[in-house]
Parts: sequence; structure tokens; C-alpha cells
Amino acid sequence: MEDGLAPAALSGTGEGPWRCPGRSFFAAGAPELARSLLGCLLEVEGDPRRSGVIVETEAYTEEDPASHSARGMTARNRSMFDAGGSAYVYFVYGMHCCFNVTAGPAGSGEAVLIRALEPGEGIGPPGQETGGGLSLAASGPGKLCRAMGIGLEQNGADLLAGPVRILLPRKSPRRPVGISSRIGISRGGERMWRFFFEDSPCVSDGRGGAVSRARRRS
DNA sequence: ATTACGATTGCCT
DNA sequence: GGCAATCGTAATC
Repeated sequence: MEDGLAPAALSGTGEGPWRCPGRSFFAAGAPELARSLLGCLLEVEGDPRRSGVIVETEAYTEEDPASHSARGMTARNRSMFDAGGSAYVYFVYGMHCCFNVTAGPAGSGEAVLIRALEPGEGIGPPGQETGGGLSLAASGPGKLCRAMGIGLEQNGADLLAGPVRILLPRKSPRRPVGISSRIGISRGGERMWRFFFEDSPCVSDGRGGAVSRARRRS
């Protein structure tokens, strides 16, 4: 029990602590949606079923020099222009996938990058060599996709239809929210569009984040 | 046709 | 803190 994480979420759509959002939830602009997604459950149906609580997000918009959509629609970023509530998954650095939730109306080219989860069901050992234990299994956009089994085949998928879903907490988690500039970008650094739960051990950030904390402990 | 470069990660010093 | 890995995409020639 070294990780000390909150208990895994129960499945589901009907009763229980989670509920399905409507389309309108995703109609907000990316920065607002990024904040709203903190505390929500990301779930992938299957065997095993996997889930985790979203604890770190970043917003990207069409007027944003850091965004893939900044220079118009291409074959690669096409699904980023889908109406809010679908998946935009892309491949980077020749080895990693990153998962985004589209925001706003169709054609608006905005999305929220999901950067870290607190592992729920089906995440982590065995078979996952993350080097930092369970709490780091989904701390970072690339690691999150690997841990959840999300790949390019999910690009453009409707998040209200599944198998990849977003579920909202019935009770607001009310945890401290940190705001910062985004990670790994070369332009647009002045925008404070990264949102995270300050009390989470699973946030990907270097300083004060899960990685440096784990390193300090050892 | 060629090339430069990532919305990253993990291993090295 | 630095840097290699690894390859699809998009800008450039």
C-alpha cells in the first residue's frame, strides 16, 4: 500500500458515484472544459475494464500557436475539429500516443489533452514497467495511453458511445486546483492552460510532481 | 524527394 | 540536468 490512492471507481453508468455527461458538457471552450474534466473518470470498456480519475489536463485552441489546429485542418489533426465529446488521438516522437477530448462546436479545432490519471481499475502491474510504481503508471500523456490501452484506432471515436468514455462525479471532489503554463511546448507558453489537482501524487509535472517526489523519496 | 521536428519518456552523467 | 530513441507529418527544395 505504498501508493495510498483512493479506491478504484465502481463501474458504470447507472447508479453509483459516476454519471454520463450529455453533449452540452463538451460544448464549452477548451480551457473551461479542461478545468471541468478534473475529477472525472476516464473509462475504457473491455477485458480488462480500465479506468482512472483525471488529475491533469491542458487546453489547446485554434488561435493558439502551440496547438496542432493552429495552422488549419490536415489529415493528422482532422478529428480535433470534431464537435465536443469525441477523441483526438495522435502519434508523437515515433513512439507515443496522446489522448485528447474535443471541445466546443464542430469545426472549432479545440481540444483538451488528458495528461495524467489516478489509476482505478485495470491499470498497472503486472506487465507495466513504469519504474515508479502504480501511482506513476498513467502520469504523463504517453504513459496514460499505454496504461489505458488507447491507440490511434480510437481517433475520432465518440466518447458518449464508448468504449472510451468520460464519466462525471455525482459529488464534486473539491480538491485544490493548480494552474500553470503547458508542458513541452515551444510557443504559447504565456497561456496558463494547464490544470491539475495539487494534492495528487499522480500529476506528471517535474517539479513538485509525481516524478520528482518519487525520486526524492528514494 | 528531402529534411527538420515534435502537446514524450527513460536512461545517462 | 542532458540527451538519445524513433517515425509520421508537414514544410521546404
